[in-house]
Amino acid sequence: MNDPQDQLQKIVNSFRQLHQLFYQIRRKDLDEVGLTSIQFIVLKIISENPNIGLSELAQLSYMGNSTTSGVVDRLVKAGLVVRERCMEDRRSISLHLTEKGVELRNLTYSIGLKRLSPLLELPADDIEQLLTIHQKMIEKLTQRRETEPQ
Amino acid sequence: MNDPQDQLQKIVNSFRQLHQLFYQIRRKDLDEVGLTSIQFIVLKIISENPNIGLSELAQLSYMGNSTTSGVVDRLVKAGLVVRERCMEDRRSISLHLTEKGVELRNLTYSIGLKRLSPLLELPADDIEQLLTIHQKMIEKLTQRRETEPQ
DNA sequence: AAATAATATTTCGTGTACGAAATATTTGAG
DNA sequence: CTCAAATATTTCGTACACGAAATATTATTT
Repeated sequence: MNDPQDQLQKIVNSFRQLHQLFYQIRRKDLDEVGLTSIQFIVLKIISENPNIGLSELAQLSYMGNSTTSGVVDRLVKAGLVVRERCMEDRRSISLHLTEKGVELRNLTYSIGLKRLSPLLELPADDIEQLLTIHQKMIEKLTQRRETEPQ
Repeated sequence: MNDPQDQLQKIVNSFRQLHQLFYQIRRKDLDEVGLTSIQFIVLKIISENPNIGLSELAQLSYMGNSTTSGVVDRLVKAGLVVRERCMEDRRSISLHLTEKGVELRNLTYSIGLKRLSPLLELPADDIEQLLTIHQKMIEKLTQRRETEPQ
């Protein structure tokens, strides 16, 4: 009943449920302006890190490079982001928002997470503990991956 | 600095990072047997709920019906699951594992989450609190969605 | 300086993930 | 009994999400 496998399964399940819930709720907020959740995140990161490169953007958004390349592609097509080749290192690219991108970023800053605000009714202690435990989990999972590769 | 929007963003970010980490780690465990994370989950659910229908499976796996239909499709093509029309209600389907599906389920039961086991080094209290807080979050987010639709 | 390795990004193929529309069947209203 | 509403599933189009391979450029080796 209470074997380790079950415990892990519970944790995974809990994360999966919340992740899906977040995704669906955020989608509703952002559908009105024609953005996806990830596009919202990427817009935010680029706005806070002008002239960021693709690999760094991928790291900050926890996506692989190929995924990130596609997301940027759609943002460029939508006229929200400019992709330029870097002069110093012509392998790299340099990303920044267009006028329209800045506008949309400012517009969505306040409404992008509106429907998640019920979470703020939780005791501040709970939220703090949550973030702390998450951090511990990340450490446990990433330490092993560096010392015991493959 | 500490405005509500930032607090929410931190939470979302934390979940996103862990979800991506889980996904990547589980992928490595399961790649050896040719399963994806979701296929593993669906196999587990079907094995525990023989003759389950599609909608119910979708609910238990937190996916939409159309996504679930596709996942089942690939499991059927891989010869792990049987999809039959229900005799009582010919609109519904009834899912169960094949011999091969049962074998793979038993095989992956122990190895499917192996690389997540470092999480069990965390204090039992932390894990318990984590699950409790997650549960509170789910309640906060789903209550609103029932009373304030749209 | 030419071949080679390393780095940054894109492209490709497969598999989630969604909502909307299409299909099939059952249930309900008249 | 018939036609419309409801329910269950699939199909379609778009957008993540990954790794592997391809491409382009820079750095290193010899």
